[in-house]
Amino acid sequence: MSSRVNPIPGAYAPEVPEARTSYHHGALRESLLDACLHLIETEGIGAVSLRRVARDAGVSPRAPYNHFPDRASLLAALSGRGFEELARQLEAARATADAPVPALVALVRAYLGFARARPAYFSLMFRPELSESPKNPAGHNAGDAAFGIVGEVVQTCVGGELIAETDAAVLTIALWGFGHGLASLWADGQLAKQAAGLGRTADALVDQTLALLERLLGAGRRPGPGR
Amino acid sequence: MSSRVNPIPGAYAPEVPEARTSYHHGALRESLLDACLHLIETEGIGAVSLRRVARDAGVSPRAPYNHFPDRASLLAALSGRGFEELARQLEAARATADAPVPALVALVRAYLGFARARPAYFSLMFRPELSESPKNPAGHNAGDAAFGIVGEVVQTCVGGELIAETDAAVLTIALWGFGHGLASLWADGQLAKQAAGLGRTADALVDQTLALLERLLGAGRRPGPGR
DNA sequence: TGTACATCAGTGAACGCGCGTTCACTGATGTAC
DNA sequence: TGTACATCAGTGAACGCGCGTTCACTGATGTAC
Repeated sequence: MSSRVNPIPGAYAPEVPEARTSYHHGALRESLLDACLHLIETEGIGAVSLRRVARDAGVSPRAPYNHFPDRASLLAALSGRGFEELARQLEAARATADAPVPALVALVRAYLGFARARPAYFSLMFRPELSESPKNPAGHNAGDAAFGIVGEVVQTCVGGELIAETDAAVLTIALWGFGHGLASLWADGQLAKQAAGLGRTADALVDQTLALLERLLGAGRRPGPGR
Repeated sequence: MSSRVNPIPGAYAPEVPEARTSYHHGALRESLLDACLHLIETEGIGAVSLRRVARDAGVSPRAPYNHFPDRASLLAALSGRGFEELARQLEAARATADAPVPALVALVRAYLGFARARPAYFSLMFRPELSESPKNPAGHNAGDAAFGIVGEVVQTCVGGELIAETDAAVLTIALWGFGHGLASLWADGQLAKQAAGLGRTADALVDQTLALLERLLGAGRRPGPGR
């Protein structure tokens, strides 16, 4: 019932040093990950150091080493958490749609929504130094799971002849690329910049671009079962 | 005629300290930019420090300050060079195509080619801390120029009723997003990773995805002049 | 053609800083008997 | 229910390091007369 309890999922409640009454923190691992995410959100990845994260979590510089072997492991764990969150949101989007083709659009929309709502996660997750490192198999698996959801829905569309495309792998990559590109440009502020030059807002452009995608996928419906 | 002369444009010839005979370097600014690009290519942006770049260019730690006020300015200048290079390649792609719609595909192809051939530039150019900073108006202008080329070709297609889409701004953003996403995933190694799971190579997938784009744009041709 | 002098483009030492990580230690907690 | 002891999860000082940047200086080059 404390006023410090924050019901918004994933929101960061900054650590107030006095708030800790016991010598043991209790949930330091999670607090460190939260503090790290918050730090990336507010000051960028460049500001992330183990010492700084520890300081923000209200703990001594040595404390994080009880939970992470080194700095890279902290970032890898956070990236893994991001992929899990993304996979959850994609799964929810798929569950909400009532047919495969709308589900495809809903997936792209969810992907964009994730990048918009959690740019810190998004920018962290696709860092090559993290995604290429063998340090976090959990993160790799979560990433593959997220990608797999898109692949499955595409497969359903292609297999059920609901769209004109016949190569599921190519369509999966195309959709992923499309969503990822918009998401990156949006998260990095590029979209807002060019939108201003076009006399639009970034949000409106994204909406209209998704509508275009919807039309393209809808227009691709095959005429009949016997080709 | 020295064997150290390297005719490949943009290729990096590592500085050999003994090679400098005069006290003055002669082209230190360019050498620093080259060394920085090379460093990003081989060790990532994390490895870039002013001291390291100076060392790689065979010069004292103080020397770069004669050409750049600080570290951020060096990176901003390099990013600007990257955007100029990208704009040149887009311009060349447009000039090669013999009609507006093929030119659109050629632009996306060139964008992807740039990201593939120069991942260091690509990853640097879209860093938010650079693109949002007012430090390098030249870089901003070059970026706008690159984006403008795509916008112009789209405008020609839409204005000439060569494709089904009627909203040039939306199509421009959609194409840019598509190309940018594929390019990012390719440059970051994500594409290769997922391609392996699909039993393909990243290169083949990109080619096939571009073919899909070509089909989509071609299929969008409007039936006649009077609608 | 010389010469004085300003300016350019380097050197090398030094500053203070925050970093990742390690050391030795300690308070709190869990468990066997 | 007590008690001895192991283990867990912290503290705080210290290490060596590379960094960005500044200082005072110097060799090379350009220019006015």
